[in-house]
Amino acid sequence: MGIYEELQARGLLAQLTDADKIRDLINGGKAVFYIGFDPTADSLHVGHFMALCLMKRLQEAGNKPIALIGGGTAMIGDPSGRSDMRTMMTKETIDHNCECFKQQMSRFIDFSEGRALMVNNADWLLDLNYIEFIRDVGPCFSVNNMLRAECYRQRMEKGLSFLEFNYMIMQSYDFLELYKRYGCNMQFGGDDQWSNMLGGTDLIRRKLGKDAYAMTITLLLNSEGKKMGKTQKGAVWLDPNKTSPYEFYQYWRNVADADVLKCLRMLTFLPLEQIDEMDRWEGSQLNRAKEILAYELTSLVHGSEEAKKAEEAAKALFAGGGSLENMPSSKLDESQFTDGAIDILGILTASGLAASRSEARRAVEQGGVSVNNEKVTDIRASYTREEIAGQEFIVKKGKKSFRKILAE
RNA sequence: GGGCGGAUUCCCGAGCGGCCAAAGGGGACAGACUGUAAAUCUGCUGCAAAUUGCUUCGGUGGUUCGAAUCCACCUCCGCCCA
Repeated sequence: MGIYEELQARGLLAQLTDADKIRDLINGGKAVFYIGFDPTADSLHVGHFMALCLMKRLQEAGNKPIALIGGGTAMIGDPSGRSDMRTMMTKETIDHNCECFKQQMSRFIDFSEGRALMVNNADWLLDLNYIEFIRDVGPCFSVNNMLRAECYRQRMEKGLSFLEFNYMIMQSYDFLELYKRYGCNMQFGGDDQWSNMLGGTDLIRRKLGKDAYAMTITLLLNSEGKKMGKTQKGAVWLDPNKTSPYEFYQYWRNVADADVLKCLRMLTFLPLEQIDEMDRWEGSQLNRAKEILAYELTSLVHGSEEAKKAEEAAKALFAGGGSLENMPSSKLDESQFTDGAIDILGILTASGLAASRSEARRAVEQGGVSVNNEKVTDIRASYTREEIAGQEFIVKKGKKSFRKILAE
């Protein structure tokens, strides 16, 4: 089974410009492919993770990946899948984000000895001369066609600025540039990138008369049709400082039944036979599959050490037993105590379990808060520093949020 | 450039001088039931020293005892005309 067949079996392939050609290229290890990442935040998130996995799989099959960081395109802002205009980012923010991306990517992809490349499109986009550029590539784009593209059509009612309208042209130009510089013959990306990618293959054909290919991977949607990797707090980040390994683990431990197998196939590197085996599991047995999913992904992103810790903490909290050592904790400092004591609302807000005292108050009033497994019923309950420091002090809000409280 | 319409709390969306911290729905959070799942039911959803006080309805000024509601200017968006 070639890599192409494997990707197919994992349900990763969405749209391809030329299936046969692409199969030959990637199975033969002859593809030089790129995936673009726009630095819109200072950390990669789960959506990027899929793309990185794809890169890794293809690299292992002998193909050469180019990670393109969109330091230039981020100045424009991709309207795809957006119902409103993105806020404009400053050059400084973008540069900072680029740096963060670089570091995170090196964890997944082997960039040594030219086995993979990392480039930034700011290098060629930022210094373009408008008139020259527009005379060069402008004739190759039909506005009529562009307006037919799904990503723009969605915006026809809500409004689309000329700035954003240019995004597709920039991305297409990237592909052309990479083709010329590195012989890049293929582009991969999320399914929402399809029209932007076609713009690129088209441009290469018109400008150079050469063939290039594009392929999109399935967007990871949950059974309700929403993008996965988002929580009410925002994206699930790969940066441990933005989403702790424990939270990351919990995110996957909590996926819906209907989504476990899909996630295992699409995101993990477990052999397909093993996943097919799990496919036969039912009911509460699926909990085992979720544990495996959570462990595997945490291990990929944060290392096996952190994955084990997260798993142990989860077991200690939910199943009883196990070590409490690794559970998420918060430290209270001097200033948070008044006369050597702190009330329960203060603990909840200081530890981040509640966003405000009002919210904390509600949680207590509704019977959702407990300390060391004893329900707190009085919103005025208060604890001294000695009480907190002298024992394991575990605060629980709701069913799934725990925090170990430490005091200086 | 001209005309018309619009901007409300996390989102959608009512409100059109006091009875408004602002209907309804969605989402989130908490409770019951469960398998750390889904579905269902209940509560709850600006902040706080909490039967009270404070800050909110695109922005800035104004009218008024009193403004999300009226007026002026500005910003952004949609539609129509050029």
